[in-house]
Amino acid sequence: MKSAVPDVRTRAMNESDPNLSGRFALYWMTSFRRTEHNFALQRAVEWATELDTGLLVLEALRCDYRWASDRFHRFVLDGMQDQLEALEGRSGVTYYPYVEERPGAGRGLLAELARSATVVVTDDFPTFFIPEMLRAAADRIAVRLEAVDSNGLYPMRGTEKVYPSAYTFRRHLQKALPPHLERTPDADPVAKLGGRTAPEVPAAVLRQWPDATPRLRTLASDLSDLPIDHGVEPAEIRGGVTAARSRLRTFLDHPLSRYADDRNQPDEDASSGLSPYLHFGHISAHEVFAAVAEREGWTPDFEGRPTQGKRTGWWGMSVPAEAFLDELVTWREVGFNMAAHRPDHREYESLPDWAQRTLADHAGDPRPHLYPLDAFANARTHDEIWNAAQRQLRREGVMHNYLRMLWGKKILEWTRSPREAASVMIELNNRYALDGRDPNSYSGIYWCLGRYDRPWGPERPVFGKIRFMSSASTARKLRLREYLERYSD
DNA sequence: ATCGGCTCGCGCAA
DNA sequence: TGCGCGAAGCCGAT
Repeated sequence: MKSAVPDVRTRAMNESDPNLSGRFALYWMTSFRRTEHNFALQRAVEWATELDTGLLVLEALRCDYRWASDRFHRFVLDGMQDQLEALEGRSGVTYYPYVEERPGAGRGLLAELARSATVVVTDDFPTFFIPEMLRAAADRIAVRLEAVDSNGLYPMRGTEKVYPSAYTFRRHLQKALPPHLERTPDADPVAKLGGRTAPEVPAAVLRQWPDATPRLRTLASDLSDLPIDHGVEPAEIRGGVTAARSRLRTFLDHPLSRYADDRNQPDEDASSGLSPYLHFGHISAHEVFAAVAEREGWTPDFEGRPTQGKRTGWWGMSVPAEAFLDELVTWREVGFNMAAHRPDHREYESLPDWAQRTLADHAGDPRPHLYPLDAFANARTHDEIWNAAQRQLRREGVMHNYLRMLWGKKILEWTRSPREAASVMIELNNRYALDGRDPNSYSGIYWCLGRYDRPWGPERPVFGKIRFMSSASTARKLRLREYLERYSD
């Protein structure tokens, strides 16, 4: 099929052909939870028009995935409400939200729906339970199953190489990204279904797996009936595409101009706050990029720009805009590059050799402060900066980006082994952070243990040559007073 | 306030 | 084969 979605973003997950007698193309939305700027949805629309059917959009929310809690459910449900409103009354498309009530209740839904489908298109996301779920689905589905990468500006499988540093990845992007900037997803892919009839969800399917539409609002405010972790409460920040866009506008209007100077200052509100939305797919990197470019009055022109991996000067935008794009593109997408190519990206053994070597050299060093997981979780350490950062994470589902590094460095220092440090970081990050369970969770966590970094001297206890950070120098360097006050016990 | 040193691996120029 | 350079490090010298 002729497609506007780049081939490098599309993977056939099985050998099957489309079922020409299917009644609809099925888009199984799992990671890019939005109806706009979404290559996967766009691809599903292409199949619908190609095979002359409508499109069914299934957005499912399981209750038995690891770390399922009121916090993440609420965020996803906010998004479902937005999807419902965005697709209501659009021709050719039916939105079918499903919220699983008991573990395993959703089993069989996809396969059953696929029996009536021409093809199934889904989201290609390289970590958490998604890759395993995709493989399992491929075995159970008799029609063509495609996974489409709409994660970032550069396709996560755009190169076979795995980049060991942001610097080398940036240098690669400076050569390889420009053509991809011209291949953006349609802003409103569903528009191409104009004039078509919206498909009906088969009645037998609805009997077993009821449409959650009538319950979405109730669920968003009361999750007590679901078997998920009610101890991790909903965050104050709302999920969904509408909230994501509103945060983007706020960021462009104010903090962006201070981004380069102040993003590391906990007392300033200079960070984008977009990572939860990017994680759940409530906003696309393409849309964020386009908004920044528009604000900067920027059009692509890379003639004569340096391509040596330098952090500034390549885009030809303002200093703060370039600093932000280095986070949004280089740092965000280097994590997708790693996760897409290395199934072991969550494991300690994926650290670079020099890091594992130096940490092993210091395995026997004395560790004067040791805390178990729940002391960390409850912010009961001797260090008030660390405790404040952890309280912010627990309460708000986000942590200030600079303190997030210090937070991890101290967990390394205060656990029995670097392996235990990694597992504590993974547990806390994925349990509490809205942007957890993401390729960049592992980039950030393992950065604290040397990934994407280089050795630093002098060699220190426990850390060895891993870059050391201390609360004392953080307190000296940063404006923190209000932050410590706000997140005091 | 600013600077060099600490230390390793990469990719590119030569 | 050599060289430059790198997420935000720290520390001590100037």
